[in-house]
Amino acid sequence: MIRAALQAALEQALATIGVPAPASGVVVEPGRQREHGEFASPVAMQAAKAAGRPPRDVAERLRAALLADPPQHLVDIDVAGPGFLNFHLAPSWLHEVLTDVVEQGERFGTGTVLAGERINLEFVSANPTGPLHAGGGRWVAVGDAIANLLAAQGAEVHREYYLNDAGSQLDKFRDSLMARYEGVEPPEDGYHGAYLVEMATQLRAELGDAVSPADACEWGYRAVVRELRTDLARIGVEFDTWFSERTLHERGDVDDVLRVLAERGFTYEHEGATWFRSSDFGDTRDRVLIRSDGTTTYLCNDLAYHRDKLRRGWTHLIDIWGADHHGQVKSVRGGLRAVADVDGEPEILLGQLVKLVRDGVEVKLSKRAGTVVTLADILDEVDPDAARLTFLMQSIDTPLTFDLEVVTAQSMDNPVYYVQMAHARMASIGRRAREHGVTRSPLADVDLGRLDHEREHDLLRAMAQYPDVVTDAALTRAPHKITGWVRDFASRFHGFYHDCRVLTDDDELTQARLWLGEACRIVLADALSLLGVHAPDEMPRLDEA
RNA sequence: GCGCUCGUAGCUCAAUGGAUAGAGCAUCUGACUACGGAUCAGAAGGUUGGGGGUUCGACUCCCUCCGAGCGCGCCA
Repeated sequence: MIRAALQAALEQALATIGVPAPASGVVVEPGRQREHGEFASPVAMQAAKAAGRPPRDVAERLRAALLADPPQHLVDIDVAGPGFLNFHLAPSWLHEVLTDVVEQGERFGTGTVLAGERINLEFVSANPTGPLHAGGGRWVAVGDAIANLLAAQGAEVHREYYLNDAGSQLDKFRDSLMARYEGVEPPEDGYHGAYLVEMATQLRAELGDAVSPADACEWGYRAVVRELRTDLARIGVEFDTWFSERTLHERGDVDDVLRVLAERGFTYEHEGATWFRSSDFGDTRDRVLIRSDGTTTYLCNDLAYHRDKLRRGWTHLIDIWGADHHGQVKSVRGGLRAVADVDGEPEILLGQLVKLVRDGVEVKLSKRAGTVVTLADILDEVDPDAARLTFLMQSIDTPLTFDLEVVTAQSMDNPVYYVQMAHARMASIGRRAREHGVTRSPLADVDLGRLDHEREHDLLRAMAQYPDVVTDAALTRAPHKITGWVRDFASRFHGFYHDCRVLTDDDELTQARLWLGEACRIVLADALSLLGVHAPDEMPRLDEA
């Protein structure tokens, strides 16, 4: 790509003038203002100190060296401001972008920076004690999109769901289900959601009037997991592995982790419990591994779980957690370092929580309270694409307000329709062309020089940036950057569509624009697929509603 | 009190350490006998919470103060 070519040429030019490249690397970035050229580099300012010369002087010498043997498409270089190098390119560089897109198709947005990595991505992992709540939908959408991004950079990615099918929460679930079964209120600290009432009725219908608590628990747990899978399928997410916590206990993995930690001197006894020296690993305090009643804590089991992921051959672990669990980061990472000798694992992404608003008031999302809004409730009201894009609109560092009025009742304002409409238009142009008996000539025969409208150049520039955006989004685990690109690209396309008619009497121009539209469609469809959002060829007509 | 994450336009949010901090919504003003108007163009809107520091250059990195959310259990 042209940016890499300019980068290489700059490195060569630095060598030619005998100035060392800055340690941080040679930066070439798209020009922000049009007068700054197509690309710009601040390298002369960075290298000025080492060169012992003023930045503008270094810049001038670089300019001369570059223009002596200019890379393809480069027509001129400005030295501007404190010492920026601004690269001016011939429009031919944009034609090459179009050709690349058409030739590479969906490979256009892919890269290889994560090639060879085997990444295990764990997300959602909500307790199997009830349906997924609406806020959990954020991690469904974010996790799946991050998985897509990592895979687009060449990583082997495994989507994993950790099922806490053992422990105290399941006991509470059992007791709450049995209470409903017997027609009484669940315990104070149990689950009070209405779904357990329905579930108890179903339980009686299927297993009769004399079900044991253990059987009820198993039956209920399986029903909940079935429902989780159904909800996830509705929003289009499938996990490669549903990992059962029970296997860790049954295989003795939990005991083994305790044995290793004790051997290495990371545990001690205190007040009848066994503690992990978490504070040796930067934690604010030590943590309990075995309670005085002999049961193991969530942390203890989680260490066995993460070690198991490593043993299964994943070279990099990523967990997505709600920010309310941030207090556990140090103990899990420290514990894994202690027991498995790996540093920096797992990479834990903390996401701010979702605030759900209905009728202008915040709805508290708690499975234990009665007032739970589930992901299924959301999907009853809004289509999965709208839900997904809403969840992928913002950085996970920001609390997200999911306003049901905005996403459902006023759904026409949802950006997903704006974006999908752009794709539908791209497809519709192709349909209209076929109806008129116009077919695209081979790209090699088309004069792309006819694409000289500023709208057309804007589209091609955005396409040129797309691979870099994908790489950046993958490395920073930030799918919202794709959403941002998609919205910007859709906007540019609507502008183009408004100002430039594709099907005209001018055959050459029509051909060039048909190919431009097709390239846009290819890239937009690819970006939407990274987000898990459909790219429809047509939309329901609003005016017929 | 301690810890983590944040603080950007009226609102919701963007911005690999780069030049004049950008979008959407809301407000105001324009453009349709259309390759789909779920569209487009324009205006207005800012001391990036305050103050120091590092740097040629800071919304971005460091320190400090103020404010917000979350966590600080032998729950998960």
